[in-house]
Amino acid sequence: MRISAKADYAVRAALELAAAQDDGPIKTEAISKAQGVPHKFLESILNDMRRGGLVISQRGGQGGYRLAAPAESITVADVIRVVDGPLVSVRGERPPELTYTGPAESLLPLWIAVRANVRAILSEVTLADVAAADLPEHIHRLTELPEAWTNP
Amino acid sequence: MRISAKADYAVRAALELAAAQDDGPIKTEAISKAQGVPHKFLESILNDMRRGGLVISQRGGQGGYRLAAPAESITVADVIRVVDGPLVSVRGERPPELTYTGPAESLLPLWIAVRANVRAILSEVTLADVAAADLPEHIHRLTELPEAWTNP
DNA sequence: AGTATCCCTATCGTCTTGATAGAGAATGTG
DNA sequence: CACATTCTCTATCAAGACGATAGGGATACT
Repeated sequence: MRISAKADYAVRAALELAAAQDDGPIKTEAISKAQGVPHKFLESILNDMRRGGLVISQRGGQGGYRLAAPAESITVADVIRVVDGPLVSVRGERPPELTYTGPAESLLPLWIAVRANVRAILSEVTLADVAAADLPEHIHRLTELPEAWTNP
Repeated sequence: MRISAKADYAVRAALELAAAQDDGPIKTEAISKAQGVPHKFLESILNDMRRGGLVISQRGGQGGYRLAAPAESITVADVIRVVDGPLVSVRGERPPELTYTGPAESLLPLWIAVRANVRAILSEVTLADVAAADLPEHIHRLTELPEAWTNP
């Protein structure tokens, strides 16, 4: 299960915008430096977010980007979907599009369960939550078990 | 969050082997036909699983592959890790290897929570569970909400 | 007018997925 | 023993996605 560089960069850029919500537009270059993301790559990501209606752009001096809605109303899942398509995909398809036969028949409900558990995190957390370092309680609890931080 | 074709195919092949655990070795060709997986691609996947100690191969007539351990003791996560590396990765790295700064600092605990929730499914379900279409109760419950089956 | 910034297109290298081919090693059967 | 079968390994090829870089065009502020 891989989260793409594009998704990671997009969320980080969105968080920078969330943190500066009331300070006017932020330049690509400023986000790129703050988060260590390749400048031109970030530019195309912000463009995707603009086309997806997540951010608003402003050209010219004092231009840049700002969120199109309050950070409290945008979830991390919203950002990932705009730049990467479906939140969870198997072989490039969404789980409901898959068909399995024989002993693999119950693989479909398994992927559905995985997706439900991923949604339970990413669709419940907003940009404001992350930017304020204040995750919802039931999610914060998942990070408190030491084994959550270790690789198997 | 993408599950690769390789991982999907590997689990399906492992399920075919689980279902025929006591019938002697199964040929690549038989699995390929039963699951509709490209023959030569499957060959390299089974090879990865052999090198990972998950299956045992047998050459010659009446040869093929069989599981190296009881299906009850192999989880879906075991299979995915052998063919694809870490269960969850961000930009190709495991979450604990990542460092975030500024308003993105709480992104790390968020990815950790996602990984914990994915593990809670894939490390808890064995090949025997899926092959018998009998998922553990707490996982089966996730698939019973109708909204788990719909795309947003 | 001039400068800053977004916007668009093109290009490049790598990885993934998938197909195909061929030679070598091991095993069971006649 | 000879042979057919099947895994094993290597190699190549091609389309597509992913990650990243470069240059020039359009727009808006000063």
